[in-house]
Amino acid sequence: MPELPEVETVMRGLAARLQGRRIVRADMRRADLRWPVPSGLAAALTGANVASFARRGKYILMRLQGGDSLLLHLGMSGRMIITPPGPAAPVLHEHFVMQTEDGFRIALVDPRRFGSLDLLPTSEEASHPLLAGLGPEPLGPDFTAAKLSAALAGRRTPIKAALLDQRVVAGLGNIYVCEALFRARISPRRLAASVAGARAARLVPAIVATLTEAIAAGGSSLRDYVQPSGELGYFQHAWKVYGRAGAACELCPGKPACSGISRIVQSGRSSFFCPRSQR
DNA sequence: CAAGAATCCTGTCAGC
DNA sequence: TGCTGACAGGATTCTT
Repeated sequence: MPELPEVETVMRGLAARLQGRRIVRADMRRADLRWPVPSGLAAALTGANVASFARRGKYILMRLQGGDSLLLHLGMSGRMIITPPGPAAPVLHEHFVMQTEDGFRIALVDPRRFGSLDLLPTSEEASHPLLAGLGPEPLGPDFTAAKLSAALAGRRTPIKAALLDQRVVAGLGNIYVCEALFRARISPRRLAASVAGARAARLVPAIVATLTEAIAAGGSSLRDYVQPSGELGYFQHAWKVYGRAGAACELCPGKPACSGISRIVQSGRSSFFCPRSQR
């Protein structure tokens, strides 16, 4: 579920609740997530003071005073739930729980257990195996048309698959790739290597705008990033193509030649696009 | 080497 | 109502 905008919103919500506070207890309920969670992780967090948060692609980093970082990935079905002090009803698939000194519970709920947790020295974040190979941050200064073209050069795979490759650019998932390609009027089937020049020059700002607007929607639709349910970072968004097969295409109003939004499958995943306006 | 398929796991939903 | 199969926003590992 969570792509860069959702992860960013979750991170901000966690920061609002945890930054500058002390974790008085931490419990690993299930350590068999995507990879086995290190056995000492909960003990290392217990009593720790939270210094700051950062995000890299779809990964969240929680930096502790004392020099360690918690690395968190939500996978497909991971959510963070914040509940205020008081009795808490049991929640299914609650694999990791932290409690702050002011009595709030912060829990990782992940039915499919594709998420991951790890603990590492803050000084070694950049060389961590899960982070070292990531491409540029799409909202950072290194994400330019020239650099994207260079990363795509020679790639004989569809642009859709290339943009899902976290080594090309970090943080995009199936939804935002579909939305950004629509915005840039580029077919998901187009050969990645052919996305250069004017197309790359359209694609970069299309990705930036798509992600920026989604983050803004998340922050504005949730009060302090927390829904009434306590859930962080998930928000309704008006997708233009994702999940809208058969719907009218906004780029071709009144054009009889436009048959609307199509759904195709590429490398086992759904792609939604307008075959008329996306080339 | 690169590209696509298979894989981990559970929940949900459409169709019968 | 209950069963079955397809599918889900991720990312690694295996095959070709």
